[in-house]
Amino acid sequence: MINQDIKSILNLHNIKATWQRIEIYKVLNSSNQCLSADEILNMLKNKNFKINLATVYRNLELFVQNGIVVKSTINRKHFFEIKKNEHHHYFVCIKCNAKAEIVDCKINLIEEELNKMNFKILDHNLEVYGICDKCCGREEQ
Amino acid sequence: MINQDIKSILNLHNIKATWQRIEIYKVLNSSNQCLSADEILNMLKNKNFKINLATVYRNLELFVQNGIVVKSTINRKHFFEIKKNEHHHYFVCIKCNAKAEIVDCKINLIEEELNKMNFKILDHNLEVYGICDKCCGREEQ
DNA sequence: ATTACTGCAAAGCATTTGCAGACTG
DNA sequence: CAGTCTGCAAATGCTTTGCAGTAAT
Repeated sequence: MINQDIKSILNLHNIKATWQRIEIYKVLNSSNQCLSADEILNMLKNKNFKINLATVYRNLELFVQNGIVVKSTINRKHFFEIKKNEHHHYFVCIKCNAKAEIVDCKINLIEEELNKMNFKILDHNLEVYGICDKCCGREEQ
Repeated sequence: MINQDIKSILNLHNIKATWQRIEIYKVLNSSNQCLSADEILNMLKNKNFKINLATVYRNLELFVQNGIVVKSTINRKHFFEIKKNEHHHYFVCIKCNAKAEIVDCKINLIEEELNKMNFKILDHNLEVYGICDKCCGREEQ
Protein backbone atom coordinates (compact mmCIF):
# COMPACT_ATOMS: atom_id res chain seq x y z
CA MET A 1 0.00 0.00 0.00
CA ILE A 2 1.48 3.31 -1.02
CA ASN A 3 1.27 6.59 0.88
CA GLN A 4 -1.23 8.09 -1.53
CA ASP A 5 -3.74 5.30 -0.85
CA ILE A 6 -3.49 5.91 2.87
CA LYS A 7 -3.86 9.64 2.40
CA SER A 8 -7.07 9.01 0.48
CA ILE A 9 -8.44 6.86 3.27
CA LEU A 10 -7.62 9.50 5.87
CA ASN A 11 -9.11 12.18 3.63
CA LEU A 12 -12.37 10.29 3.44
CA HIS A 13 -12.62 10.69 7.20
CA ASN A 14 -11.43 14.30 7.22
CA ILE A 15 -8.27 13.32 9.04
CA LYS A 16 -5.15 15.33 8.30
CA ALA A 17 -2.43 13.18 6.78
CA THR A 18 0.58 13.58 9.05
CA TRP A 19 3.50 11.22 8.49
CA GLN A 20 2.88 9.78 11.96
CA ARG A 21 -0.64 8.75 11.01
CA ILE A 22 0.47 7.33 7.70
CA GLU A 23 3.18 5.25 9.31
CA ILE A 24 0.92 3.97 12.09
CA TYR A 25 -1.58 2.95 9.45
CA LYS A 26 1.11 1.18 7.45
CA VAL A 27 2.27 -0.83 10.43
CA LEU A 28 -1.26 -1.92 11.25
CA ASN A 29 -2.03 -2.67 7.65
CA SER A 30 1.00 -4.86 7.13
CA SER A 31 0.48 -6.84 10.32
CA ASN A 32 -1.47 -10.07 10.27
CA GLN A 33 -2.46 -9.75 13.92
CA CYS A 34 -3.57 -7.14 16.40
CA LEU A 35 -0.88 -4.91 17.91
CA SER A 36 -0.52 -2.96 21.13
CA ALA A 37 0.47 0.70 21.19
CA ASP A 38 3.96 -0.08 22.42
CA GLU A 39 4.41 -2.80 19.80
CA ILE A 40 3.52 -0.26 17.14
CA LEU A 41 5.92 2.26 18.70
CA ASN A 42 8.76 -0.25 18.65
CA MET A 43 8.09 -1.32 15.10
CA LEU A 44 8.25 2.32 14.04
CA LYS A 45 11.42 2.92 16.03
CA ASN A 46 12.98 -0.10 14.34
CA LYS A 47 12.15 1.55 11.04
CA ASN A 48 14.05 4.60 12.38
CA PHE A 49 11.01 6.79 12.81
CA LYS A 50 11.15 9.10 15.79
CA ILE A 51 7.66 9.08 17.22
CA ASN A 52 6.14 9.44 20.65
CA LEU A 53 3.96 6.90 22.46
CA ALA A 54 1.33 9.55 23.25
CA THR A 55 1.03 10.27 19.54
CA VAL A 56 0.54 6.59 18.82
CA TYR A 57 -2.22 6.40 21.42
CA ARG A 58 -3.93 9.56 20.24
CA ASN A 59 -4.00 8.45 16.63
CA LEU A 60 -5.07 4.90 17.36
CA GLU A 61 -7.99 6.32 19.31
CA LEU A 62 -8.74 8.68 16.42
CA PHE A 63 -8.75 5.75 14.00
CA VAL A 64 -11.06 3.81 16.30
CA GLN A 65 -13.46 6.77 16.56
CA ASN A 66 -13.55 6.90 12.78
CA GLY A 67 -14.14 3.21 12.34
CA ILE A 68 -10.83 2.65 10.58
CA VAL A 69 -9.40 0.51 13.36
CA VAL A 70 -10.88 -1.81 15.97
CA LYS A 71 -9.66 -2.16 19.52
CA SER A 72 -9.73 -5.27 21.69
CA THR A 73 -8.65 -5.67 25.28
CA ILE A 74 -6.58 -8.57 26.56
CA ASN A 75 -5.39 -8.60 30.17
CA ARG A 76 -6.15 -4.91 30.68
CA LYS A 77 -4.11 -4.02 27.62
CA HIS A 78 -5.43 -2.66 24.32
CA PHE A 79 -4.72 -4.17 20.94
CA PHE A 80 -5.50 -2.63 17.59
CA GLU A 81 -5.99 -3.78 14.03
CA ILE A 82 -7.42 -2.46 10.78
CA LYS A 83 -11.18 -2.91 10.74
CA LYS A 84 -12.28 -5.54 8.26
CA ASN A 85 -15.85 -6.34 7.41
CA GLU A 86 -15.88 -9.32 9.73
CA HIS A 87 -14.84 -8.85 13.29
CA HIS A 88 -13.24 -11.43 15.51
CA HIS A 89 -11.62 -12.04 18.86
CA TYR A 90 -8.65 -13.87 20.24
CA PHE A 91 -7.90 -17.00 22.14
CA VAL A 92 -4.76 -16.32 24.21
CA CYS A 93 -2.48 -19.05 25.49
CA ILE A 94 -1.58 -18.37 29.12
CA LYS A 95 1.71 -20.29 28.71
CA CYS A 96 3.24 -18.96 25.51
CA ASN A 97 1.00 -15.93 24.90
CA ALA A 98 0.18 -17.12 21.38
CA LYS A 99 -3.01 -15.66 19.96
CA ALA A 100 -5.50 -17.54 17.81
CA GLU A 101 -8.48 -15.97 16.11
CA ILE A 102 -11.99 -16.79 17.15
CA VAL A 103 -13.89 -16.17 13.98
CA ASP A 104 -17.47 -16.41 15.19
CA CYS A 105 -18.09 -15.00 18.65
CA LYS A 106 -21.84 -15.67 18.56
CA ILE A 107 -22.53 -12.09 19.55
CA ASN A 108 -25.53 -12.08 17.22
CA LEU A 109 -27.29 -14.59 19.43
CA ILE A 110 -26.66 -12.40 22.46
CA GLU A 111 -27.71 -9.31 20.56
CA GLU A 112 -31.08 -10.87 19.78
CA GLU A 113 -31.78 -11.43 23.44
CA LEU A 114 -30.67 -7.96 24.47
CA ASN A 115 -32.76 -6.40 21.70
CA LYS A 116 -35.83 -7.99 23.24
CA MET A 117 -35.03 -5.99 26.39
CA ASN A 118 -34.54 -2.78 24.36
CA PHE A 119 -30.79 -2.75 24.86
CA LYS A 120 -28.80 -1.52 21.90
CA ILE A 121 -25.38 -3.13 21.49
CA LEU A 122 -22.68 -0.76 20.26
CA ASP A 123 -19.52 -2.69 20.97
CA HIS A 124 -18.21 -5.79 22.63
CA ASN A 125 -15.02 -7.51 23.67
CA LEU A 126 -14.34 -11.19 24.21
CA GLU A 127 -11.20 -12.62 25.76
CA VAL A 128 -10.66 -16.37 25.94
CA TYR A 129 -7.75 -17.81 27.89
CA GLY A 130 -6.38 -21.31 27.90
CA ILE A 131 -3.63 -23.60 26.71
CA CYS A 132 -2.87 -23.73 23.01
CA ASP A 133 -2.32 -26.90 21.00
CA LYS A 134 1.46 -26.62 21.12
CA CYS A 135 1.59 -26.11 24.88
CA CYS A 136 -0.91 -28.94 25.40
CA GLY A 137 1.59 -31.17 23.62
CA ARG A 138 4.50 -29.92 25.69
CA GLU A 139 2.59 -30.54 28.90
CA GLU A 140 2.21 -34.22 28.19
CA GLN A 141 5.92 -34.81 27.85
CA MET B 1 -24.89 -15.82 56.54
CA ILE B 2 -23.13 -16.02 59.89
CA ASN B 3 -19.39 -15.84 60.49
CA GLN B 4 -19.12 -19.52 61.30
CA ASP B 5 -20.46 -20.48 57.88
CA ILE B 6 -17.89 -18.30 56.20
CA LYS B 7 -15.12 -19.70 58.37
CA SER B 8 -16.10 -23.19 57.24
CA ILE B 9 -15.95 -22.18 53.61
CA LEU B 10 -12.51 -20.66 54.07
CA ASN B 11 -11.38 -23.71 56.01
CA LEU B 12 -12.38 -25.98 53.15
CA HIS B 13 -9.84 -24.12 51.04
CA ASN B 14 -7.20 -23.96 53.77
CA ILE B 15 -7.53 -20.22 53.98
CA LYS B 16 -6.98 -18.61 57.38
CA ALA B 17 -10.09 -16.85 58.63
CA THR B 18 -9.04 -13.28 59.29
CA TRP B 19 -11.79 -10.76 59.97
CA GLN B 20 -10.79 -8.94 56.79
CA ARG B 21 -11.48 -12.03 54.70
CA ILE B 22 -14.74 -12.73 56.46
CA GLU B 23 -15.97 -9.18 55.92
CA ILE B 24 -14.92 -9.10 52.27
CA TYR B 25 -16.78 -12.36 51.77
CA LYS B 26 -19.87 -10.96 53.49
CA VAL B 27 -19.96 -7.89 51.29
CA LEU B 28 -19.66 -9.98 48.14
CA ASN B 29 -22.21 -12.46 49.37
CA SER B 30 -24.81 -9.86 50.20
CA SER B 31 -24.45 -8.02 46.90
CA ASN B 32 -26.64 -8.86 43.96
CA GLN B 33 -24.09 -7.64 41.45
CA CYS B 34 -20.36 -7.70 40.82
CA LEU B 35 -18.24 -5.22 42.77
CA SER B 36 -14.90 -3.55 42.22
CA ALA B 37 -12.16 -3.56 44.84
CA ASP B 38 -12.74 0.07 45.71
CA GLU B 39 -16.50 -0.45 45.95
CA ILE B 40 -15.84 -3.23 48.43
CA LEU B 41 -13.41 -1.01 50.32
CA ASN B 42 -15.97 1.78 50.60
CA MET B 43 -18.75 -0.53 51.68
CA LEU B 44 -16.50 -1.82 54.45
CA LYS B 45 -15.49 1.69 55.47
CA ASN B 46 -19.15 2.64 55.66
CA LYS B 47 -19.61 -0.26 58.03
CA ASN B 48 -16.79 1.31 60.08
CA PHE B 49 -14.21 -1.34 59.32
CA LYS B 50 -10.67 -0.05 58.96
CA ILE B 51 -9.18 -2.01 56.09
CA ASN B 52 -6.63 -1.34 53.40
CA LEU B 53 -7.18 -1.46 49.65
CA ALA B 54 -4.13 -3.69 49.17
CA THR B 55 -5.65 -6.20 51.55
CA VAL B 56 -8.88 -6.17 49.61
CA TYR B 57 -7.01 -6.83 46.38
CA ARG B 58 -4.85 -9.56 47.87
CA ASN B 59 -7.82 -11.41 49.29
CA LEU B 60 -9.99 -11.06 46.23
CA GLU B 61 -7.17 -12.57 44.20
CA LEU B 62 -6.84 -15.34 46.81
CA PHE B 63 -10.56 -16.07 46.53
CA VAL B 64 -10.31 -16.14 42.75
CA GLN B 65 -7.36 -18.56 42.88
CA ASN B 66 -9.43 -20.83 45.12
CA GLY B 67 -12.49 -20.71 42.93
CA ILE B 68 -14.60 -18.96 45.57
CA VAL B 69 -14.96 -15.77 43.56
CA VAL B 70 -15.00 -14.93 39.86
CA LYS B 71 -13.46 -11.88 38.29
CA SER B 72 -14.65 -10.01 35.23
CA THR B 73 -13.07 -7.05 33.52
CA ILE B 74 -15.01 -4.03 32.32
CA ASN B 75 -13.15 -1.05 30.85
CA ARG B 76 -9.81 -2.25 32.22
CA LYS B 77 -11.26 -2.50 35.73
CA HIS B 78 -11.85 -5.69 37.67
CA PHE B 79 -15.16 -6.71 39.20
CA PHE B 80 -15.73 -9.57 41.59
CA GLU B 81 -18.62 -11.73 42.72
CA ILE B 82 -19.18 -15.00 44.54
CA LYS B 83 -18.86 -17.90 42.11
CA LYS B 84 -22.16 -19.58 41.45
CA ASN B 85 -22.62 -22.71 39.40
CA GLU B 86 -23.68 -20.72 36.40
CA HIS B 87 -21.44 -17.97 35.17
CA HIS B 88 -22.50 -14.86 33.35
CA HIS B 89 -21.32 -11.55 31.98
CA TYR B 90 -22.49 -7.99 31.83
CA PHE B 91 -24.00 -5.60 29.40
CA VAL B 92 -22.82 -2.11 30.38
CA CYS B 93 -24.65 1.07 29.40
CA ILE B 94 -22.15 3.65 28.16
CA LYS B 95 -24.49 6.48 29.22
CA CYS B 96 -25.56 5.61 32.75
CA ASN B 97 -23.12 2.78 33.53
CA ALA B 98 -25.97 0.43 34.45
CA LYS B 99 -25.07 -3.24 34.26
CA ALA B 100 -27.37 -5.99 33.05
CA GLU B 101 -26.59 -9.68 33.21
CA ILE B 102 -26.01 -11.69 30.09
CA VAL B 103 -27.03 -15.12 31.20
CA ASP B 104 -25.89 -17.24 28.26
CA CYS B 105 -22.65 -16.10 26.65
CA LYS B 106 -22.57 -19.00 24.16
CA ILE B 107 -19.02 -19.83 25.18
CA ASN B 108 -19.85 -23.51 24.82
CA LEU B 109 -20.26 -23.10 21.09
CA ILE B 110 -16.88 -21.40 20.88
CA GLU B 111 -15.33 -24.03 23.13
CA GLU B 112 -16.44 -26.79 20.75
CA GLU B 113 -14.64 -25.15 17.88
CA LEU B 114 -11.47 -24.51 19.86
CA ASN B 115 -11.48 -28.09 21.14
CA LYS B 116 -11.30 -29.29 17.56
CA MET B 117 -8.03 -27.35 17.29
CA ASN B 118 -6.74 -28.85 20.56
CA PHE B 119 -7.08 -25.60 22.48
CA LYS B 120 -8.16 -25.95 26.09
CA ILE B 121 -10.28 -23.08 27.40
CA LEU B 122 -9.58 -22.17 31.03
CA ASP B 123 -11.26 -18.82 31.37
CA HIS B 124 -12.98 -16.13 29.40
CA ASN B 125 -14.32 -12.61 29.69
CA LEU B 126 -17.05 -10.91 27.71
CA GLU B 127 -17.87 -7.20 27.82
CA VAL B 128 -20.82 -5.81 25.90
CA TYR B 129 -21.35 -2.07 25.62
CA GLY B 130 -24.37 -0.17 24.45
CA ILE B 131 -27.36 1.89 25.47
CA CYS B 132 -29.75 0.45 28.04
CA ASP B 133 -33.54 0.51 27.76
CA LYS B 134 -33.89 3.54 30.03
CA CYS B 135 -31.31 5.61 28.17
CA CYS B 136 -32.82 4.58 24.82
CA GLY B 137 -36.06 6.11 26.08
CA ARG B 138 -34.35 9.28 27.26
CA GLU B 139 -32.65 9.70 23.90
CA GLU B 140 -35.92 9.86 22.04
CA GLN B 141 -37.26 12.78 24.07
C1' DA C 1 6.10 -20.03 68.46
C1' DT C 2 5.92 -20.01 63.78
C1' DT C 3 4.12 -18.83 59.78
C1' DA C 4 1.08 -16.21 57.34
C1' DC C 5 -1.42 -11.76 57.03
C1' DT C 6 -1.99 -6.75 57.24
C1' DG C 7 -1.22 -1.74 56.67
C1' DC C 8 1.39 1.56 54.71
C1' DA C 9 3.81 3.66 51.25
C1' DA C 10 5.99 3.31 47.18
C1' DA C 11 6.35 1.28 42.67
C1' DG C 12 4.29 -0.54 38.47
C1' DC C 13 1.96 -0.56 34.09
C1' DA C 14 -0.91 1.17 30.49
C1' DT C 15 -2.99 5.11 29.23
C1' DT C 16 -4.23 10.09 29.23
C1' DT C 17 -3.51 15.04 29.51
C1' DG C 18 -1.58 20.02 29.55
C1' DC C 19 1.25 22.84 27.30
C1' DA C 20 4.51 25.06 24.15
C1' DG C 21 6.31 24.63 19.80
C1' DA C 22 5.82 22.59 14.93
C1' DC C 23 3.34 21.35 10.99
C1' DT C 24 -0.74 20.77 7.61
C1' DG C 25 -4.09 22.40 4.40
C1' DC D 1 -1.81 31.80 8.77
C1' DA D 2 -5.34 29.57 11.53
C1' DG D 3 -6.12 25.63 13.55
C1' DT D 4 -4.59 21.18 14.42
C1' DC D 5 -1.00 17.94 15.71
C1' DT D 6 3.21 16.53 18.08
C1' DG D 7 6.68 15.66 21.68
C1' DC D 8 7.66 15.92 26.19
C1' DA D 9 6.84 15.31 30.83
C1' DA D 10 3.86 14.89 34.27
C1' DA D 11 -0.49 12.99 35.89
C1' DT D 12 -3.80 9.45 36.04
C1' DG D 13 -6.36 5.11 37.39
C1' DC D 14 -6.03 0.71 38.83
C1' DT D 15 -3.31 -2.84 40.65
C1' DT D 16 0.82 -4.90 42.72
C1' DT D 17 4.79 -5.25 45.82
C1' DG D 18 8.39 -4.75 49.73
C1' DC D 19 8.78 -4.37 54.27
C1' DA D 20 8.13 -4.17 59.17
C1' DG D 21 4.89 -5.06 62.50
C1' DT D 22 0.60 -7.96 63.89
C1' DA D 23 -2.33 -11.78 64.27
C1' DA D 24 -4.05 -16.70 63.57
C1' DT D 25 -3.57 -21.61 64.54
